[in-house]
Amino acid sequence: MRKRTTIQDIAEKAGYSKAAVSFAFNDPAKISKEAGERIRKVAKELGYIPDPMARNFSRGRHMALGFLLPQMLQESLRNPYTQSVMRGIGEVCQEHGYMLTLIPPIHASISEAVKNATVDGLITYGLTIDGKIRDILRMRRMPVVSIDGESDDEIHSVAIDDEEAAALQLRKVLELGHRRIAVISLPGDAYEPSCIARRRMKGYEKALAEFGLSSDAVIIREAPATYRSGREAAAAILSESMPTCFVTMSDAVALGVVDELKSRGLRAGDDISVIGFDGIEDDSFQGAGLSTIVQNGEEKGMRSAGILFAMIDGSDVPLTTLIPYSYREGRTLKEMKG
Amino acid sequence: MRKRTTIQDIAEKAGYSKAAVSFAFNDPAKISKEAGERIRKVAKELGYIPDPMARNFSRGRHMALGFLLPQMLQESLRNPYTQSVMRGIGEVCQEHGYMLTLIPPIHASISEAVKNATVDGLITYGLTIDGKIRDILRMRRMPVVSIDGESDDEIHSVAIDDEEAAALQLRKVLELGHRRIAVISLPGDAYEPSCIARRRMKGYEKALAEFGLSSDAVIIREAPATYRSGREAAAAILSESMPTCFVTMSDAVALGVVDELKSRGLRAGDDISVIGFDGIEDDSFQGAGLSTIVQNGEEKGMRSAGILFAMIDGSDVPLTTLIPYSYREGRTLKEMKG
DNA sequence: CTGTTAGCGCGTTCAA
DNA sequence: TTGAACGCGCTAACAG
Repeated sequence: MRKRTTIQDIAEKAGYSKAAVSFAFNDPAKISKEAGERIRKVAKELGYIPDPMARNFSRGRHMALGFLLPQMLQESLRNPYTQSVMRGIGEVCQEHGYMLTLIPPIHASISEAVKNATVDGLITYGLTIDGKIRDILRMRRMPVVSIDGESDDEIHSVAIDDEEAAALQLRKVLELGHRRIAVISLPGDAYEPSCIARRRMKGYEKALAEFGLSSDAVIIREAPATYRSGREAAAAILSESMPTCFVTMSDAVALGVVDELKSRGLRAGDDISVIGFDGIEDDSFQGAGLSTIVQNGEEKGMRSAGILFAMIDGSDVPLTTLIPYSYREGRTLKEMKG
Repeated sequence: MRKRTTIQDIAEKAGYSKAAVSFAFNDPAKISKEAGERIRKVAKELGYIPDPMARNFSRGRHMALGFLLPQMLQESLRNPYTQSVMRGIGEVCQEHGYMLTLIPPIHASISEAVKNATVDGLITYGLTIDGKIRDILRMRRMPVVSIDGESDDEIHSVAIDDEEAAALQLRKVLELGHRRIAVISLPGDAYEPSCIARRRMKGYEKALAEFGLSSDAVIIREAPATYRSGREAAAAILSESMPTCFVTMSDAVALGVVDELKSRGLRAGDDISVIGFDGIEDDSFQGAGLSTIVQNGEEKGMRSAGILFAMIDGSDVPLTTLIPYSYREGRTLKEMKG
């Protein structure tokens, strides 16, 4: 079996130099029309396509952005909100003719993955960037944008004002008269956006204070941002007490709560209120009519990618970007009865 | 600002050759323990990490598999079944220490994307590989696995036996006495797995024949594999006739149908039956209790990736791989009433 | 203006 | 343990 056809082969067959062949593909204006045509004709005959890796190597560009996944790929791809973020990133990548590379931990090591990633920039989501990873990023001079990460004086971040958004969320609940409230927070381990949970808890405390309540007034429980753990958390809470409202930090969890209530003959909204967070757009979820705090995942993705391209470009970009959020009224949060 | 630290810098500072430095990282056994330690120490001091692209270039490997997306990334990432396929691919990639690169069309051109993809192999899903793309793949000697593609004497494929699976699906419906049947098929345009639709239609005809019916007995309508178009298709069909059962080619569509029925005060299963196809596992869908034909998307992804790695390895692999499927009983397909 | 030469980018790997 | 070739295309500098 013959080796791949290279630029050299074309140059020889066409009777020109390698440079001429390169120009024929990249900058036809630099050679005569005649030469360009002859070279492209020969290239077509011999089935020559410039090797993309060699090309990228000499240009010093990868033509790909990386999306760094803290968890196993299988887990990350189950979260609808993560998916919306990915769509946003993907959209901007497409505009720039870039690919989007998903980077899972290599041998369970994120830093190993970051060492080997062949991308021009990285976007991380809900990931604590520790010192080791930081060092690697610095050594590789790799631009990074962190979505929903801790505020930081070195790493660019895109997020909403989680504290204020959470305060708004709880305020809606308190305004409707709810006082027996169960909060389902996010887990605090290193692979989850623990900081988010903390920022939001501060917002809850703020809202509680406004109503003259202390944080002891609410039951708090942690659960990963999935439908299943939402159900489990609701079941656990209901076995011990009977709140009038569930406040969750993700729609996936809220949907789990709604279904858990349903399985017990309780209607979300009418019997017990539920409020979510994220504003998942997926059509099939709309049936639930979830009341929630909306943050646009696609926009987060798009802004992050935009910032990354600017950084790759060498532009200066503000360190922190805040995205708007809002309350979306649904059918699962209603005035407390009796 | 200094340039990136290179292998050369380390070699000089450590007083060894580039080769020695390379060995220190990749094959420490080839040099003395002493040399290895010294070199690694210097490397750490200077903050040296072998450049992954240069490394891949000289090794002739990309350490990434590509997932070729026929549609805009935003669309592809909305389909739950596509997501499950991606998860399967991702899992195998992780085992091999590979990244997974999503490849959208460049400037709306798939062939352009295939030309430039920096990956060791490609997986396509529901994509017709035309002659132009074929040529590029051949020129680049790029291994490919097509999921749900047409059977082909050149391109490896992974799929279920769609004809038989569809026959099974319709048989279930016919056995329960349904005779006024509406089929919602998949669109036949080039970006969709048109061939699937055709293969399955053959299966339907087969099942109909077994019951002494001709294909005129069913209403047929095409709709893309999304929740929204499922609703629309159901609405359109119901405005003209009143079938006793909807047979769909995807669960997303079936869920749309179920909700459209609900919005008209009809209960799926009790009033009108609905059967899906795919067997989406997403927890939040389970509430629907959809009767459906299950095909394991993750397994499709895993098998495809496995085959691709074997091909990259130079192994011989059978051209066609069939995955099992089965009927899953739910609450939306019931015996036809009086 | 057209086309060529030569060197670069950075690690890997074989022969010595 | 190392020198030197290699992979492949790009591009600055230069000659006709």
